[in-house]
Amino acid sequence: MSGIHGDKYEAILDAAYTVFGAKGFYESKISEIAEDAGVAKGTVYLYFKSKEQLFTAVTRRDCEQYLAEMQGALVQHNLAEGLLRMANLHLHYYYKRKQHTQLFFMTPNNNPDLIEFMRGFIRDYTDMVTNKLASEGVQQPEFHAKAFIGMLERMKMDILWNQDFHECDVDQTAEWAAHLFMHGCKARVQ
Amino acid sequence: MSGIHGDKYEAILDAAYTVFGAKGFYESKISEIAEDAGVAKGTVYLYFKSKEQLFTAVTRRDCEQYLAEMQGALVQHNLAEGLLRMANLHLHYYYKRKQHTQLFFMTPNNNPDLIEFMRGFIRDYTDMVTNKLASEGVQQPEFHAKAFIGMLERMKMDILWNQDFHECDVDQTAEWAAHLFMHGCKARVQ
Amino acid sequence: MSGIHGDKYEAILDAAYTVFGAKGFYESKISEIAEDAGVAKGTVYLYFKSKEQLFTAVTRRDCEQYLAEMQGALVQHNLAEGLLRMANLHLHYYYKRKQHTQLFFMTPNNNPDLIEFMRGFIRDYTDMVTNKLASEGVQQPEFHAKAFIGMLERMKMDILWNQDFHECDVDQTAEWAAHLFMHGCKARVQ
Amino acid sequence: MSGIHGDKYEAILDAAYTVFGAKGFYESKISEIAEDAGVAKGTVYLYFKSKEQLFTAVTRRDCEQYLAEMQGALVQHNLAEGLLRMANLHLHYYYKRKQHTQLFFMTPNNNPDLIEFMRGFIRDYTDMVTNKLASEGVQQPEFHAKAFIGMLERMKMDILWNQDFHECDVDQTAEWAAHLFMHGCKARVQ
DNA sequence: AATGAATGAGGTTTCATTCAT
DNA sequence: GATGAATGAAACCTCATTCAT
Repeated sequence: MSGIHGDKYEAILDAAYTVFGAKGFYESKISEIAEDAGVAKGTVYLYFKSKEQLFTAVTRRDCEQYLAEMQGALVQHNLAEGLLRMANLHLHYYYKRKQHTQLFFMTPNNNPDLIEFMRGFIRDYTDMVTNKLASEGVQQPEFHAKAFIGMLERMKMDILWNQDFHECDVDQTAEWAAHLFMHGCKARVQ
Repeated sequence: MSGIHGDKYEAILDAAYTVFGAKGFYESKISEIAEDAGVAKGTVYLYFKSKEQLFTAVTRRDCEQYLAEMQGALVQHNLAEGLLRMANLHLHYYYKRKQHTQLFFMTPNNNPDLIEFMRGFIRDYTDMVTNKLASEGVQQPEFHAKAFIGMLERMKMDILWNQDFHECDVDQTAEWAAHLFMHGCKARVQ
Repeated sequence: MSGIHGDKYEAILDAAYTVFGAKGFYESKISEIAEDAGVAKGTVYLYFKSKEQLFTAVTRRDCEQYLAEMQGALVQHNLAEGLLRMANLHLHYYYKRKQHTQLFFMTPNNNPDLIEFMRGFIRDYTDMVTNKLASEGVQQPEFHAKAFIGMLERMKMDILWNQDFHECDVDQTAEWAAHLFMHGCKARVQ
Repeated sequence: MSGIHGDKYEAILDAAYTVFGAKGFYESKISEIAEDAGVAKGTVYLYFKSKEQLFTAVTRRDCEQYLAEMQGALVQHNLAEGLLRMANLHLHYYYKRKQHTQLFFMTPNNNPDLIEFMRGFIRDYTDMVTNKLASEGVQQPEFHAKAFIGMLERMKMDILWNQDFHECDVDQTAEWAAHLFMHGCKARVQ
């Protein structure tokens, strides 16, 4: 036993992360997840009530881990430094998850639990950035938080889709994003 | 016959737009689309080879219409004005499509045609903005184009999700977005 | 008008002969037959009440033509000569119809009309041979007629299936079959 | 578990044999086979990948059983005795299968696996008889094997179609067939 | 007579979930 | 706890046939 849930719980969650991440919710089969986890199909249902609940659990684990890492990036730095660290973390996080694209796109709809959780995650993330911006005196901090996260999300797409987006490009992109957010594009016009 | 395809073609496309937009690809049933269009199930297959092809056709129509409208927003204006118009168009477009959220999220995966089309659309949109920025002397125009579109996409989310996001808020948001992109957030710090 | 039915009737029958012959009843589509005949789908139903009736008509035409040709082979010849002519006709007939294999195998079942017709055809063919044998003094003429036809049917299979069965082989086979039927296999044993 | 496959496997195969045999491939429904086997529809697909594969499995089992029985009929007998035993076995085999006529006629086409298997079966059967004839000094043994089998196949038709063909008639027919094959029809002419 | 758009019944197949062992 | 055989609902899609033009 490695935790309160037991090894199988983790194995199933890991397998679900892999399979859902590769194929999305609807094209993933419980049988494949079970096989990948090295357990029987029925065992999945001992730990998770349904396919949807399993998906939600996978998402939850990923998002919580993300927020925990992000938390550290923002404290005890000035605005410029904080934004740069945040951008780097955001982009590198998804760079490492290139194989799990579908986790962020092909989610089950009609599932109130998941929808609520995802909105909660987005709200929490936004709040975290909003608070940082507010504490640094930025006006309309919530709008600015959303705008910065939006920029980074679009950069994330490039990372997930372009095979030739390498780790060094990630650093460069993060730097540009933070700079643009701080000074606007006019700064670069002659 | 109102066009080259006939009334039924349009009726099915409209119904598919409604149903796919409300439930996403996987949770939508051809039978429901057919009923909504006022035709028999088999009729859908006279006009579209498969459920996936129908979804692609719906997406294509929406995206092409979008690009056509966007085209007009960018020409013959200076940078500030062009960005503001673009932001307004982007956000108002999706404000009008609040009921069709799922069209943008729950798409079928494993469908090469659709994936290719969507990437083409995103590329075309990005190019359109990139060219505008380049012609106005902005450095790294592609990066800046993506960043601006990313900001707007995040604002779009708020519009789609928040019931209390009203049309007047859209204008305000567009203005802020364009301003932030031009001058950065520092401009608002004391 | 080339006959009492008109050109389209013949065109449909010819197309049906081709398509049914190539794919069998169940895998053939009325739409394909119509296209092959150069008429609209609905036109097929002006001349034939149903797909099954069309198949029956195709079969009937082919069988009647066959019996008519066979009739001539048996009259005014002695037994040996008559059997040889018959064997030749039987095998060459199907040699010419190599492309229409499925007409003889993939027939619709559950169709009383067709079943009755086919049995009638087999009975007529058998009677024709039986009468010849009886008139030449062969005992148990019906059994012998069936046996000879059976031999030839098996040879027909080889013709339909083997790509390297050439026209000259047909003659040889017919000769052997007639000889075997007349004298038995012992005649060839040392 | 009564065998390597389990009871359900056999039950489904038996039910498929019954239903396919009565109605042919195309007119048989998986749901009917499942009901006949006393299992749910989905269970059929646990054991057989598709309807076609199930049909092939049924055919294979029947043919293999047939060849095994036939093997015994031909060994350790002189030619006359061997042919008589073979004719009896051939005809009695199908006499017992009167209810499964459609298994031999209404097979799925366009199925390479099945076509290959059937040709293999016919080849194996022919070879078996050919070898026997060759070992007894009959010239052109392959031709003669095919001819004899052809005769018997035609007799099989009578058995399958005529309700008033009784078991005693089968013996008589086998005897006549073997005699005809050995001595020809001339032996019966005055 | 000829057309072909429209219909809709119906069958194969999948797969999440259950439960007896 | 663990298994995996069994279930059966549900949906896509086909295609013979009809009928208004």
